[in-house]
Amino acid sequence: MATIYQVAALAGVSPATVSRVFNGRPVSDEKSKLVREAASTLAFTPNRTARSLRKQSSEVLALIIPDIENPFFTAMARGVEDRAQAAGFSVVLCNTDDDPGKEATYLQIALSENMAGVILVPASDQSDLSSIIASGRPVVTVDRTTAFDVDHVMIENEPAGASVTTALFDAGFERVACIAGPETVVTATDRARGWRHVVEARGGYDSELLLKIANYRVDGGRAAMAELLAEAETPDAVVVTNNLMGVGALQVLNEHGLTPPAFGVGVIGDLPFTTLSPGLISLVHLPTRDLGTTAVKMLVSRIAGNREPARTVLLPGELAVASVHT
Amino acid sequence: MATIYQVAALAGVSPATVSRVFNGRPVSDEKSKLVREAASTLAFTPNRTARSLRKQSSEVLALIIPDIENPFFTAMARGVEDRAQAAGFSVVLCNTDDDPGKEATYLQIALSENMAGVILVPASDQSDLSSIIASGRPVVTVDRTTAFDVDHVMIENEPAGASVTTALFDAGFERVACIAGPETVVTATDRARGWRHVVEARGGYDSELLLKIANYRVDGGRAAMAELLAEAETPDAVVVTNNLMGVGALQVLNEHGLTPPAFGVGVIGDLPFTTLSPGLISLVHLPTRDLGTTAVKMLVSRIAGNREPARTVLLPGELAVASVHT
DNA sequence: ATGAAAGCGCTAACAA
DNA sequence: TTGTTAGCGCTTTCAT
Repeated sequence: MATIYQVAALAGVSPATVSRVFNGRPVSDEKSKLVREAASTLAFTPNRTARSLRKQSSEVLALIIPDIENPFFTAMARGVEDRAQAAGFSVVLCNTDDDPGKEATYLQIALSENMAGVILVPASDQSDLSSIIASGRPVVTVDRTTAFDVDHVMIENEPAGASVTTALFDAGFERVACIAGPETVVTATDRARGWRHVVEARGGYDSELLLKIANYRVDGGRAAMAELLAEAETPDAVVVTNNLMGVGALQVLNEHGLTPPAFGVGVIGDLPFTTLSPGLISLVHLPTRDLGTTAVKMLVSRIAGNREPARTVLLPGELAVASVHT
Repeated sequence: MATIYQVAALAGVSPATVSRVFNGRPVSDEKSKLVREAASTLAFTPNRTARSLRKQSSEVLALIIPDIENPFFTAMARGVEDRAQAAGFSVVLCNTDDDPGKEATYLQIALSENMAGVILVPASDQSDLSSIIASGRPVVTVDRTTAFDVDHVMIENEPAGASVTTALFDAGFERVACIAGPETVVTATDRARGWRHVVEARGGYDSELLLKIANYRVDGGRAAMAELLAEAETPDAVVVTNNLMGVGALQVLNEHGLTPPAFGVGVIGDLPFTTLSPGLISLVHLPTRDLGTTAVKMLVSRIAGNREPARTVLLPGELAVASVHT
């Protein structure tokens, strides 16, 4: 790899001038041309490590997510990637497995690599952001919140839970159950609250009897659905609060011969790779990609120096009665 | 962020000693203890940017893949992530969209960030690795090959295509079609070749009539399956050469009321989020995660100085007659 | 507009 | 074993 000095020597200018050319600072057309030619014959590219050491900041963003195999997060990552690239940043993808220890490690790495900023889906509401905040590096949390006062972009979870529940009652179902996520994740509890409010208004049964807490993964959805079907008074419909548990619930229903609309199913989140026979279910489409692009937008504004108080952006889900081919 | 000098001052030693402590080089127990205490009170973490500039190499690997939303690649990424982390490396995830231009950009960034090595799923067999090879940075290609002589880890694609085709004939199907991927991707053509050989041996029909080329995505699978069903002499079974096209094909079959085993379906690749009614299809399970871990293993050995000639590792697929709940 | 020179934080010769 | 020092490649004052 050629250095700025070699380019400078070949072009007959100083290293500072070469630097200026590559940073868009004023340089005479004549010298600028010389530098460009020299750079091109030497196949010069600025060394980002050196630049980042000198500037105390790199053109890299950390994206820290719980599960890279969950389509929800990959769609989000896709949004982050696209927008970041457009803004001139690369993205380091870090997988925490919902493990606070791994999360802490990655936050530490983000700091010691001088990364420009962090986009974080917190492993839990207990995630510790104190050191990254103390360092002054901008952080945006996505999809979940913590106790820390940072920018975040969220989905309107309670309305999502309420609207899909309402849709099921409107379709004639009478005992709408709910499979909710872990209690340490606000996203999960908010969606369940939306369901509960509607049940209390329209259900005429004790909502607690038809609420199951599961782990946000396919197996959690399977287990919870199986439990619901084993209840003394079974439900005739279910609201599932995330995509993966939705897959698990649909699998179990299919195994019992209960395909929608024989049994009502409402899922909050998209099911990108399903192969269901065309049956209708209620689905809340979540603007996952927008979650990512919005986060980058906010983060980049902070990197550029924005010092406003922490902002919250709420993105609405979109109710769709749909066949599962989405 | 504290520096090595501040730690040295507090501990009453030289910066070099601090560096030695953090790099496991011999230091007396006494000074070592002083340094550790000082480091801990200052919350010191070595600045990776500076280290990487000095060492001309960082503890970061580039993982360049065509589509972060494809479960095949995310499972692979998961393997890469896990193993890399265990070996002390972080992973930068780069999405190319099968675009050679984006791919070239990311390869360039990997170089100018002094990344320790690159794991690449080439966008096509025309991908240009010359500059990265010239730089001496190790590269491992995964799942696909290029014209360049580098380490690669592949799946045994032709046997995978052959075994799933054989399974369908053995199950009594007589006209087994194939939905293959783009001709610029060896993986796709190899799998199709496996299918063709078996058809020529056992089919008694012109294989070319039942071969469709598609784009490796869900919509490609849908389009190809629809074409096949519109043929004058329709097939009674199909081999689909990747997971996403498999999803598309199954969707179209379901829409036509042709669920397996009424129509034979063999898919090469796993279908992680399907919700099919329990029907039997033939599936070649691919060791996706192993693809990733193996690639890291090879790359790390190169980073450590291994100078053997380029190696090829072949991982076998595993035929499974399975319900789609995998 | 341009050049000289310092320094970002670290590691690795070299000396002691 | 330990300290001194140079320098990785770049950006950025400060002069000119």
